[in-house]
Formats: sequence, C-alpha cells, structure tokens
Amino acid sequence: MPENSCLLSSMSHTPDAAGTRQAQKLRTRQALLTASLELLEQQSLSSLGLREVARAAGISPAGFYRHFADIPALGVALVEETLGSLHGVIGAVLAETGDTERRIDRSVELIARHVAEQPAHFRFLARERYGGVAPVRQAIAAQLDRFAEELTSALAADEGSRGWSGEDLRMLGGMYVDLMVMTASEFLDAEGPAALAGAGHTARRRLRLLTVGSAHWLNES
Amino acid sequence: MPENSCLLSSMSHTPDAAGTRQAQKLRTRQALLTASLELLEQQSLSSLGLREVARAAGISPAGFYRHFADIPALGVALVEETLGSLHGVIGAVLAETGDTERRIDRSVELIARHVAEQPAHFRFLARERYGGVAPVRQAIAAQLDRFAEELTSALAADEGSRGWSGEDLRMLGGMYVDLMVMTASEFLDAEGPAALAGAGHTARRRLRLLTVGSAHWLNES
DNA sequence: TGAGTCAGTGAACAATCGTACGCTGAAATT
DNA sequence: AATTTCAGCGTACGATTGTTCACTGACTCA
Repeated sequence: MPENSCLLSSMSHTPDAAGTRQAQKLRTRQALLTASLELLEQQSLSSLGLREVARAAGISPAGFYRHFADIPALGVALVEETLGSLHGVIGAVLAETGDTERRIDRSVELIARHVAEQPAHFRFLARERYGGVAPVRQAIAAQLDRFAEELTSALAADEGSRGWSGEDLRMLGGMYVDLMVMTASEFLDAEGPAALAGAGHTARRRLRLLTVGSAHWLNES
Repeated sequence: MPENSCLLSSMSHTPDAAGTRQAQKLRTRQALLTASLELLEQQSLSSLGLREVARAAGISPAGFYRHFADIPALGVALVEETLGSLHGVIGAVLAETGDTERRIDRSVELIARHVAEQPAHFRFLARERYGGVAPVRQAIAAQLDRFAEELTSALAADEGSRGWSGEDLRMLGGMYVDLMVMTASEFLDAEGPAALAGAGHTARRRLRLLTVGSAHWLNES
C-alpha cells in the first residue's frame, strides 16, 4: 500500500470551479465506490470495514452514512456498477454475424476486453457471487439471471435452435453465462500475455464444445 | 444462533475414560474445524474471527494457536477435510459402467448425496474458491486441479475419447470439474425437494450436452 | 438578501479484535 | 518416583471497529 491518501484531495469543500450540490455528492459517492473496489482486490466484502472505505475515500466515517446505510448496500451498488452497463451487449454480439466461429471469437474478445479494462470489477463479481454477504449475492444472481434471459431469447431467435424447448434454451443460456463468468475469472488469474492468450484459447474451445453439443442436441436427446 | 455453548463441554480436561494426549488434541482440533464450518455458513472466511472460532469451540483464544497459526491455516485444513477424502471416487464412478446415461445419473447422484451429507463443507468450498484469502484459494485450486487431472486420465482410458489431444482432454476434464462445483452450489441453493429435483434435472441435462458435444468433437473441430 | 437544506466533520461510546505472557496440571517419558 | 512435555487458561495490551450526536458551513431556493 503505497498511499492511503485522500482520493478527494482537491475537490472536497473547496469552492473550486465545478460542482452543483448533487454533482459533488455523486462525486464522493463515486469515490467511495472506487476506493472500496480497490480495497476489494485483496479481500472480500464481508471483511471490508466501513471506516476503512471512508478513510480510503477521504471522508469521515460518519460521512459514509450519507451515501450508504451499510457495507452490504455499497456492495449492491458495486454490483449495479459492474453489470448494469453490460445489458444488451451480448445480444449485439450474437446478432452481429451468423458465423459460429466468428461469434465465438467476438464473445471471447468482448470478455477479455472488459476484464482488461476493469479487472477489479470482475474480481469483485467472481469473489462475491458465492460470497458471505447475502444481499450482494442476491443482487449478482438477479443480474446474471437477466443476462441468461437475454441470452436465451437471443438464442431463441437464432435459426440453429429451432425445435428447442424453452427449458433447454434456458439451460443453454445459463451455461453460457456461467462459462463467461468462469472465463472472466481465468483471465483475471492469468498473469503475463502468454497465460492470457492461453486462457483465451481454452475459452474458445470450451464455447466450441458447447456449440457442437447443441448442434446435435435434438438428434441425440 | 440458539447456543454459543461450549462444544467440548464434557471432554475438556476431565480425566474421563478415553484420551491419550494426542487423541484429545485431535478432538479439539476437530471441534475447531466443526465450529468454524458452522460459523462459515453465514459469513466468509476473511471475516471470521479467531476469538469467534475459539469461543464456539469452547477453548480460550490463546488455545487456538496450539492448533493453527492463523485463520487462513485453519481454512486450508478445512479444504483438506472437504476434498481430501473425495479423491478416487470420480474414477470409480466412471469405471463402473460404460453406459453414458447411467454414468451421468450416478455422477449427479454422487454429488447430490455428498452435498446433502455435508452441506456446510461445500458451501465453504464454493464461497472460498474465489474468496479473499489467498492461501485457501490456492489450496482449493490445487485440489480441484488434482480432480481435473484424475478425471482427465479417467477419460483418456475411455474408448469414447480415442484421438483426443491431451490439451482437449484437460479442457474437458476441467469443464466437468467446474460443472460439478456449479452443480453443488445449485444443490445448496435449492430449498425444498422440488427445487432439489429440478437442480438435479438440469444438472443431468448439462452433463448430457457436454457428452453430446464431445461425441462429435473430432468430426467438427 | 435571508432562511433552509444537507454533505461532511470530529469527538465519544462500547465492543471486539489479534497477540503475547506466564502459569497450571495431567499425560508422557525416563 | 522423578522429570519433562505441552494443551489449555487467564489476563492484559493496544488497535480497530460500527454507530450516535451535535456541529458547521457552503450550496439552494424563495
């Protein structure tokens, strides 16, 4: 830990340039989220202290309560921030082209890019998916269910899944979602470009295996 | 929490019947493991307190150090206890019969039974697999890698995987392991016999999809 | 301009925490 | 029988925790 500095340094209460009231509040809220996400790279939410977060964000412990009632509440907000902006992206990738191989490549690239851009968010996600804080667990489950649902309806529109039952489609969508989360975790664990490429390689092959399986699903089931 | 009682009550220091020295030590060690596992049903390891565990096990905080140096060290021991006894079981199930459908049924039943018999162990496993305590995470990863390896060599001996590359076999083994962990988590989340049966149903179908995929893997890859 | 709102402060609180010390007494060893 | 070993205890330490309270002062709005 090089610096436990005040992340707000030059923006707190100084009557600087920008800052309507609520804009400033949002900025501190964001500072809390950012600071906690940084702290969460080395520990899990259930051991994260309220004071610890406030300190890292540069506000007093009591100030925390102006934004969140709890550490769990902050966790739920983090879930929102991590996954909220990703809805609709999957459908776009699937709709892009019909070529299966290219679709797989695009999907893996998409995950790799997002993970590389905001690793801490996905680390948090993987860590808390089955973590010790119930509200956060539920929030993540709800978001992932939404993803599975979106993926399911995107798959239903595809010609490759004609004749599939809704139940089977849901299962397939769920598997894709789980595969994505697992792939994201492996990208996170991968250190160095070689390991990263390897992770992408096996991720593609896993998706391909699923694709092959679903292509023959109706004939053998 | 109905009772925070002393789990050792009648066995600590009383010159009762049984108990060579090391046997008694093992017994308190086991009490520590059992107590912590119980506490871990509602929280994760990184927020588990040393004093909390000692209190639940009925010994003094200082006594904890006679058995473990850390809470992380206790976590590693829990990993050992959870997965150590399961090695070899997978190979036995796979070797039992050649019929794919029956094999899938046996596997899912195996998981369901183990999860039902010791739910807390598997809850702990799922929670800490990507949890905040590095040594525990590594211990789990090492154990699961061993499982994947065992599964891989079991698959290699199977006639269905003739012509597969070692790399592909490892991927498939890894997917089966991940699927097992996921299935275990779903069994844990399932409340009531209906949800439990449903989890088993989708677990079987997921395995079947993987089987269908691997049956056509060589032709389409 | 004047009154009201409210994000953030600082002090104080009772708890809990991890760790260290020396001690005890039963079991093990000689 | 004398000696050593060592699992567990009791106490104490400083540090940190979550939460509350009355406060301040810059913004907002009439």
